[in-house]
Amino acid sequence: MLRGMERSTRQRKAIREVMAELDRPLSPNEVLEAARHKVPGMGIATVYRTLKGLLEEGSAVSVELPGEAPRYELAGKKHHHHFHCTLCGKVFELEGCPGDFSFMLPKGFKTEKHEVVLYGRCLECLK
Amino acid sequence: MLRGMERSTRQRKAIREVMAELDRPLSPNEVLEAARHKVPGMGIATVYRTLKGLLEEGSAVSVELPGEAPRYELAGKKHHHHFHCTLCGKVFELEGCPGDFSFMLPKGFKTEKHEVVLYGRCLECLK
DNA sequence: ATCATAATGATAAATCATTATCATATTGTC
DNA sequence: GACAATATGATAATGATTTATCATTATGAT
Repeated sequence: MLRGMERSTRQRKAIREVMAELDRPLSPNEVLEAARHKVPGMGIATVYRTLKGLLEEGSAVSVELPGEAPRYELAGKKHHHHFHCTLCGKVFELEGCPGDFSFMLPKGFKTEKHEVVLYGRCLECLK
Repeated sequence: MLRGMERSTRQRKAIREVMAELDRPLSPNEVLEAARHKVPGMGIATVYRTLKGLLEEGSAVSVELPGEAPRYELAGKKHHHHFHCTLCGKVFELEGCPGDFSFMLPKGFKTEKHEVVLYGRCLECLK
């Protein structure tokens, strides 16, 4: 049985809201900055504690990109990949997937999953 | 003008050999372990220093995978991606590439490059 | 409103990969 | 072979991220 976090605090509500509203993988600092608009004075420790709780509950997942510290997004999304803007550093969700990478597999290897990351400029950064 | 490392030492020779022989991206510790078979007593600092020198020379490149510290491979290979064995942790080079990911791009975004990582079991680990 | 206790914020501590330091050893030039 | 200078190995220091600590505050059940 999932225990979950026991109390509903302003901080936790703000963090969940921010993750739902921005709808892209966020670093702990991005979460903090956005959540402070709702709860000024929030501390980074609360962000780390809450993210850890959300992961344990299963309501968030971590998103690891090459050479980057983990970001976090709400769980329950369908299979997808990510876009990393090389200018602003934000990460966005992508739809679609080439699906079959088996033609790249050496003989005798078996594949379980894959990751695709696209890099470039996001809409905002191209304006 | 590339300066390069000034002296040819047993350690540097061993590190270059190991990278050429194993022909897959290696972590500094993997380099150390393999190179110690050729030069017992080699220290990890020498591995880091030599890898840094190889990068500056342009004769090695770093390979970043999600959630992992950088690995290093010799430069000059053509466009390729990597396979990460979930059992032994070794990373292998893959041939081939789906090539076109533009169908995944949101409107208004521009892509510059991409990374693909396959995860699964390598030949050795399936035996 | 009271109260037990979980949660918070500030910050110290832990982690882990990488780099700097420095005494000693090695290289390669003469 | 001698010598100046670079390289090495051991390890301390660093930097970045994450976790632990603890006094104080807020939650929610009564």
